[in-house]
Amino acid sequence: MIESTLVSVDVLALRFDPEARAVLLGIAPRALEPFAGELALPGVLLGKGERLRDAARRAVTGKLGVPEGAISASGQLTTFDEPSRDPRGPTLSIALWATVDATKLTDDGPAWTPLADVPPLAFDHDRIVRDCRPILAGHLWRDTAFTAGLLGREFTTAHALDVTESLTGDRPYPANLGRTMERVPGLERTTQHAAALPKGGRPPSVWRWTS
Amino acid sequence: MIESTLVSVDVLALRFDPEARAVLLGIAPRALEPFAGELALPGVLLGKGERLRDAARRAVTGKLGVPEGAISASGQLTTFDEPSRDPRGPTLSIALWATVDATKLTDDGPAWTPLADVPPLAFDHDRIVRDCRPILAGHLWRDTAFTAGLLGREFTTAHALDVTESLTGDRPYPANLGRTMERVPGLERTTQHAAALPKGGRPPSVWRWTS
DNA sequence: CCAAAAGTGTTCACCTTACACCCATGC
DNA sequence: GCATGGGTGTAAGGTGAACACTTTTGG
Repeated sequence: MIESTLVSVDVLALRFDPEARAVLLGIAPRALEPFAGELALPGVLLGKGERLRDAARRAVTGKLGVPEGAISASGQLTTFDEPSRDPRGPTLSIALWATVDATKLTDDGPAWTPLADVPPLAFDHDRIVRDCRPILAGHLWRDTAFTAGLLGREFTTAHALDVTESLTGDRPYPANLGRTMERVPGLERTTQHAAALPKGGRPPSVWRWTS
Repeated sequence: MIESTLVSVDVLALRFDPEARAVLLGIAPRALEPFAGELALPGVLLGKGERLRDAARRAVTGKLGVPEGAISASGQLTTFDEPSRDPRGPTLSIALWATVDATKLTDDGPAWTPLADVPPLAFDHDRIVRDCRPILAGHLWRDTAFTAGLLGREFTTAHALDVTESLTGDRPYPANLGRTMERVPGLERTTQHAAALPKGGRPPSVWRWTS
């Protein structure tokens, strides 16, 4: 019989920080060898019979110290299978995304780094982040769970602009993004307007999911 | 330490049959329990340190009896993680596609069934096929390895029409498909024309990859 | 009033879909 | 000639990007 490969689940834990006006990626220094002390994506070995989502939750709560209830959604990205990606031996890595609700975070949190500017990471995690960014960008506005997980039940056009810029790398015109959002099923522009930014400017519309 | 899950690789082996004018899916009766005798996708357990592509080759050659050299390309689809999908115990299934060059097939081959009309399969393989069909359709014309693997180095507009219909479920207008193909990088319309079909009709253009 | 930032309206380019019509073959 | 089926041309509708101009805020 063939000996089986180990499977790890590595998570791109994302949260939107309205202060920083950017999507942040959760990373944590590794506690153990290899790469002890170096920054890495939160990851765990998949347990027997464990679902990928559950392993992702376990990674995010365990390695990032995020409370269970703060994880708002998760989903699959791709699988990385280079046999040499882990010096301990061949390990498959299944990448998932998970969105974290910032309002439910405890303060002693881990390192959150702008997705657009991630420091060098352990293993092949740089590559994972690089390969997965376009996939994440493709989920925006198309995958409701992902979008709502990042932006929350209610958000402003300004937030949407910041999230889009973080994921795709460039900032759309507010006018065009508004029209894009009007075509997103389950999303509607409310009649409310948020407070303007400290620097002034017209207060943005508030958007809400209809579910 | 956590006991690891088993990983299997299940393959959607595809080939285009110009006679049948359809994309065919390779399936084979299972030799062993569970589901012995029932039809299933070719699949193997992933060996330690084995790459997904290599496991896919192994599944296609071993379970379908397709010669090694007939596999023209392969790639990743998605992962299925229901713990109950295999009665022997929790097994992860990573689905891959592989394209098979029909000209290199030995005749004693396995069952090839039209992708548009697959009989009931063992395990959750019906679901795998159902979930993966749209992903395959999305690869057409966008993923060169996939498209060239299916259609070969040289093919006619008529073949392209048949393949598109098999994958997406409806047949495009020849005119529009021709214009789509002209925009595919690395693909060009030659000045040649193939022989017409037995029933007559205008002979279609021949297309060729420029690489 | 000025700067900042979102919203409205409009235009242009492009892509997709659809179809009428033309052409090349087998019978 | 007739049926078959791909190719050419062309027009309508939708999508996206770009931008001038307006509106609403802070200072």
